Amino acid sequence: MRKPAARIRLADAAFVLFDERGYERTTVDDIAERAGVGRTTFFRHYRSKEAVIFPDHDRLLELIRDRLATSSDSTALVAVSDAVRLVLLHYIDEGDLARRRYALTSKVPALRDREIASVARYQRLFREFIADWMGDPTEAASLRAELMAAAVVAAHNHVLRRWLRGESADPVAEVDEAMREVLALFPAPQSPKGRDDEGTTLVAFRTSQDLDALLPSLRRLIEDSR
Amino acid sequence: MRKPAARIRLADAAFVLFDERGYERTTVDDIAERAGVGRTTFFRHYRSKEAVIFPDHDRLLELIRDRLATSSDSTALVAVSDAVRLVLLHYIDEGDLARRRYALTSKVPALRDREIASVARYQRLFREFIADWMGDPTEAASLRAELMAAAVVAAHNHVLRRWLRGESADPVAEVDEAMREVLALFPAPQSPKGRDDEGTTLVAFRTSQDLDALLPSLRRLIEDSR
DNA sequence: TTATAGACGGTACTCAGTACCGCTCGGTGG
DNA sequence: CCACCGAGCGGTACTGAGTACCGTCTATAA
Repeated sequence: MRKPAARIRLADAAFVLFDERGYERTTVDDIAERAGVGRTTFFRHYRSKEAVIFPDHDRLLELIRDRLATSSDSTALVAVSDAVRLVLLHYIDEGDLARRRYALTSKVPALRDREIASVARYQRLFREFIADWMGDPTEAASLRAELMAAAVVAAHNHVLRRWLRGESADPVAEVDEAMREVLALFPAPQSPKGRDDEGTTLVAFRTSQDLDALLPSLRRLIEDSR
Repeated sequence: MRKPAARIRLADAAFVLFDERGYERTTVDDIAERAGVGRTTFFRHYRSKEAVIFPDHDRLLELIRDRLATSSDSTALVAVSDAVRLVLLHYIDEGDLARRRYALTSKVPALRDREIASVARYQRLFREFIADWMGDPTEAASLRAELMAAAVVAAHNHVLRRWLRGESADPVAEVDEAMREVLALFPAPQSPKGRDDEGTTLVAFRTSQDLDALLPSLRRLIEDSR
């Protein structure tokens, strides 16, 4: 092991200084000096001042991509859930670091925007994957892929932020539950081939009536819509 | 009318130069010079180089906020749909300008990120409004508000981008249809008082099986979930 | 020992954004 | 007619992020 120490020292120095003086009032020179390296070295390790806070978004993107890539038609939704869980676990592994980053992104608009932009890249990945999986090139399917990806990412962020705020004891269970809820929102996987315009379509509703009391009108509806 | 000409001339100059040389290769000095004003004047009219592309996101935010504010409990979802339509109409009014902006944001990552950050602010507005409307402070409700807001915004963006790409002849009709689809995803407004945990709950699905073939499993599901 | 590649530090530059100052023009009241 | 005043503008100078380039040091291989 040669000396990847500089990279770590820079990140440490950055977080400490951001805590002490705030983000804007800390210059790259300050960080480099505190880490005991030159300014040039900072930019060798991190593309920008913001990047020192989000070191491995690219790696996370690859993680998602890889997990989604290894899935068949029938396991697509499982892959989505897995990928989401993977991302969550990544943050949990970071532990306190993730929480310090959250404290920063909550206060500094520039960092918040950067975080949001990163999330949008995850969402894009999911959207493309889901659209591809649905195979259906129609406008309706395209919209549904968009909605699904948005919901998946929103659910993840919701649980993640709860954990970051210390409001969740078992975030993995929560995200699994949230994903079930999200996927339940959307019509089932729909048989890949032989789309059935025949058959039976039900709409969702909730009623206090008994099922048997509903059956006649149900049959009438189905009959009418054929 | 005094002379708001400078502001417009600056925007025009910016778009022309961005088209000609690209965004990064155009400096604020270039824009100011072409508009025939000083560099200082540019920053008097626009907070940043990026802002010249997105002049009125703040106004749009106010537009949404206002529309949402003037709604009762029973018209909340209508207000959401209206607000979304308002935003879409704003872009449509811009016409060619919106399309030029789209061309830029498609090419320049920095501008794309900025756009995404703005959209996130809309989404936040919707999320807070929906959560407030639901009134329910439980975690499940909070998640549902998050999902709904994400879906609403995703639907809007989907239709907007279609129109920007020239793929939609009647974007207003499309966004109305998309909003109906989004709102249909989520359980009905739920009766304010006397929630019925009794009764019958159906989930939405589509199948090629006949209704009669499904009835046994349906009854079993209902029985199990009581 | 020499050669080479990689990591580093330093200098100098561009450009976005901020702070400040001083000018001019178009009223307005005396 | 004049003195005043505030708004809009241009210019200068500064900070700080990010880039380009160059010379140096060191470890490892030949």
